[in-house]
Amino acid sequence: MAYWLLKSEPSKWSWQDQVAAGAKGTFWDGVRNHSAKLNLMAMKVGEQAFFYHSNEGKAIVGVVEIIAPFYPDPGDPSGKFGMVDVHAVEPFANPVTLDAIKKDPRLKDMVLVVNSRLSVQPVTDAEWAIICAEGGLARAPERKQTRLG
DNA sequence: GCCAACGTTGGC
DNA sequence: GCCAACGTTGGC
Repeated sequence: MAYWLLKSEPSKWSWQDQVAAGAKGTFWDGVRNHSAKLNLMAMKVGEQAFFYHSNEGKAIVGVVEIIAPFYPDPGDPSGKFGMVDVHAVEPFANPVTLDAIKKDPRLKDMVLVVNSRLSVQPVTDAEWAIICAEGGLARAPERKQTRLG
């Protein structure tokens, strides 16, 4: 089981929007980068990802879970790119800011720090645990067995 | 298939 | 709003 990080500009799609979408979740579309696409394709149902607010906020604000694996994005005329479906799992009591991440020597190799442009990133188990703790989650959220129709 | 020009992302 | 970093495009 892998962990991930998804970036979104809150003016376009925010954590609040994601929460409002409820358990049904939403598609995560608009990825037009091949590295990001490869990460999307590697995601499995039940895996979890941080929800990161880029530009405004610049912080990890919650956890989402993958509820549908990679499928083609109908909004992509090239047919090359795709998306997954996610739903909100748990908010961070204390959003973990980019600033805090950069100041933490344990997180210096995070993709967010090393390649800030990549919009869909892998997160290591160690990074996941550190950030969940800093975010105010006593432990990483339970992985629920997700049943799809 | 190289690489310059251009567009976009996202931190500052 | 600026601009650095990065990806993509297209001329050759």
